[in-house]
Amino acid sequence: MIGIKTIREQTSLVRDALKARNMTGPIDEILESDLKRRALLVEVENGRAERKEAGKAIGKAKTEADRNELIAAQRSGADQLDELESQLKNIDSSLNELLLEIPNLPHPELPLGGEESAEVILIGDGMNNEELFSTPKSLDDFTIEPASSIPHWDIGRDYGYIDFERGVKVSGSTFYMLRSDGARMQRALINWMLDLHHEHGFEEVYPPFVVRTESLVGTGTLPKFSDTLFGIENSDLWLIPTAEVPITNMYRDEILDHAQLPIQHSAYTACFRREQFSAGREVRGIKRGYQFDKVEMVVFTREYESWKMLESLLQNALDVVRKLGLRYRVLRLASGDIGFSASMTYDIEIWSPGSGEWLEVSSVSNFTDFQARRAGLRYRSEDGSVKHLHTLNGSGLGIPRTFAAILEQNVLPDGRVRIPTVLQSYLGNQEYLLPVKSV
RNA sequence: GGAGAGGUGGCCGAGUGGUUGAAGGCGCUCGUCUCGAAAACGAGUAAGCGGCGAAUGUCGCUUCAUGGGUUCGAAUCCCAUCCUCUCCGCCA
Repeated sequence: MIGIKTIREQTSLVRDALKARNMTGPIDEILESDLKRRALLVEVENGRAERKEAGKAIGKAKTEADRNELIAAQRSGADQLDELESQLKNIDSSLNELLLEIPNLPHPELPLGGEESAEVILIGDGMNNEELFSTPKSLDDFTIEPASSIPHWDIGRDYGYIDFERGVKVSGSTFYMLRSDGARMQRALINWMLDLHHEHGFEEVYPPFVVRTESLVGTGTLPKFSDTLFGIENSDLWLIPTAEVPITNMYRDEILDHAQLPIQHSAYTACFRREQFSAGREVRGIKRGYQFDKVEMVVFTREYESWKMLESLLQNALDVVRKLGLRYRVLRLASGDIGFSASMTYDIEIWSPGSGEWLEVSSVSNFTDFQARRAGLRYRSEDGSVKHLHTLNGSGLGIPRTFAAILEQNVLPDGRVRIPTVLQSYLGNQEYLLPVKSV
């Protein structure tokens, strides 16, 4: 959340931020509640101070008669205080609910607008032919190429790497099963990515795939986006939509020391999202599903180094794409398109020649202190003061779309798929994924 | 799943209704001592919110797992929830 002090003291900044997101928020209501709350708080505090004094006097009373007299005198004050305290509690919780609805402030340098206003800042093809645009290009500057290869869902089905029908039979629409070299390839991708991040200095974590409500509030997913989550009946537990949730909450309510920072974690998890997508083109193949695998990076930093970390996190994610030899581009999202908790986001998209579209495989964001406020992530700074951390995360990468692009880019006419060099040692030094026809 | 014990400051740990934000110890910081260090000694050492102030500040309130309740007053009594530990049962 953003601090009440920011809303109180820099109201116009907050209003502008909402406008940039093309949203409205209950700012007036918040300011009004805040004013009321503080007035009430002063009354309550005075009442409590009186009660405290009276309590001391009662404790010291010499005779039973004195004591009873003092208690009688205190009784009416206690009733009044009760009433004020319950009013305060109500206003506190409603103010808190309102604050949880306010998104993070987008970075002022973001392009204004929605999805269509994203800027293309980089485009490349594997380790070669990378082009960095010193002046970002608009999406309109590029024409979408038509599909130029067999789509991965056909490759997967025809050569036995992906069994869609059996996945649907067992678990329903959008679920699939990977088989043989398809399943082995996914495992290789996960292992290789984790190893690469390890080389980049990330500490690997294996978190729970199920979290409590408070953890989802911490990252900003709840209370607003409950309809995109899978909740577990008869419990306070939810399936995680991303490893970001358990990892970001690791240090909840702790005060870290500045010398520990930055902390960089990587993790593999399955991710579960109940997204509302229309059947057909959108969900064709393994581009979108209720369950997908992802390797995620999460970073905790001091506030003065988070923007620098955003760039290095982007480079780490790009390293994965480059080493796999994929064609990719990097977008800087516009103010109206970044996520609720983010202040700035880069998307890495890879080219899917089979479906003729760019697929997002990584979203790299700086959340500034927004999640840290919600989750109580703090550190003791060099000068001894306690400050909120900044959190960042980025996928490194989403597995199914990466796999899909590899299938489409590397498939041979006989159904074999050339394995990117970096992955071969993870697959027993095989050079090709080998089709299975007996399905 | 059954039986029991327990959750107090960065850590250990006292405290069973009234000057307890909380004894004592450890750790940490500063000082004395020392050529320096150790030891010893002395002092300090929570966070959140709010009032006042231009400000170093200062005053107040809250917090003893969490949420309710009893009471003039709760770390202390009652209820619920969460978590930890021990024993038994079950189990990949």
